[in-house]
Amino acid sequence: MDEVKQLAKQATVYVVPTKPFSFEGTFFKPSHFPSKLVLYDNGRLYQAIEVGGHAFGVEIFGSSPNSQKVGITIYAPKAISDSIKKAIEREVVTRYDLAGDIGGFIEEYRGDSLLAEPIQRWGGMRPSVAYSLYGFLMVATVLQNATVKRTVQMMDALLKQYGKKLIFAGREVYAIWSPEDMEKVSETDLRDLRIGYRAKNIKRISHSFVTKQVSEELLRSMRRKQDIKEALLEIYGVGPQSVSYLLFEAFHFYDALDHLSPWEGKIVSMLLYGNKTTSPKRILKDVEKRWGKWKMLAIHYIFEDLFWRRKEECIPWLEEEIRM
DNA sequence: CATCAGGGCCCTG
DNA sequence: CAGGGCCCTGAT
Repeated sequence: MDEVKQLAKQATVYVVPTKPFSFEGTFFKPSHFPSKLVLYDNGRLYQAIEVGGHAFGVEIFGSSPNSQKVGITIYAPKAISDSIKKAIEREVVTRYDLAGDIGGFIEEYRGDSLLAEPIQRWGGMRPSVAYSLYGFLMVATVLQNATVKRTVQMMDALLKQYGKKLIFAGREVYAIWSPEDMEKVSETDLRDLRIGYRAKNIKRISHSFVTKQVSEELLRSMRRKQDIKEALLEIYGVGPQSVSYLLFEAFHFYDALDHLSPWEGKIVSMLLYGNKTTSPKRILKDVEKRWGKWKMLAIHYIFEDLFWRRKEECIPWLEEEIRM
């Protein structure tokens, strides 16, 4: 519990993302739930990445204000091999969609009344997720049926007990436990962390990873959105809400929007129609017509821009929908 | 103090 | 396919 590891700098690699690209838009998501798994500080992102059963510290930065290169500094207890470096680089490229092709979207909608400003500020932003599939599902599990505050509390309790604290570059972030670690933990012990019925889901999801019934590798190799969706829905404790986040953020389907949760529905409704009451069904139809194959990316640009603005100015109707 | 719904999902009818 | 129940907490 509260296993701590001090890591030292071992290597820096660089990748060149496809254009157009926005570093901050891609690596910092104001709308994402805050956790000790990721730290964005002074234009740099700190997180753990697990490769070959080991957790490495990773620091990601834009190499210079105008260069489009992304630097990845890797921290570890001892020197690392080229294959580890490659694997971590690949993981960053995949999780942050650095090889994605969104040029068509920017071209087509830079004049769109709702997208012009977000594109001006964030043009080149990618849908991205800091976590592995397993990590994402753990987060999604504590997000269920809870307010953000309680979610943070549950995640902190879990990380304190089962996570690995990594110290590198003068910062601290946690690496999530592995599915195998969770196999050794009893449901009762988990429940003692006050996470309620979610204990069962965590156990079952972990087990399906250990038995290879679920494999991130395999899912990533699938081409069709529908196939991935069906495979994800088979996982116990994973429903339409988590899957729709995953299809967009982790699997980068820019049109992955056929489901709107009530709280998101209200926010999108307000942005599109100036009221909170338009039905999700109507919204989905209009969004399809307006942005077609880019519809979820469009919503993401508008959404992140809104959350970013929230830091600058007070948006009362939004505060009502975000219960911290 | 009691009641209730929450940034879902499963299960039942 | 609609709706109750789930753990626990903070808001009322």
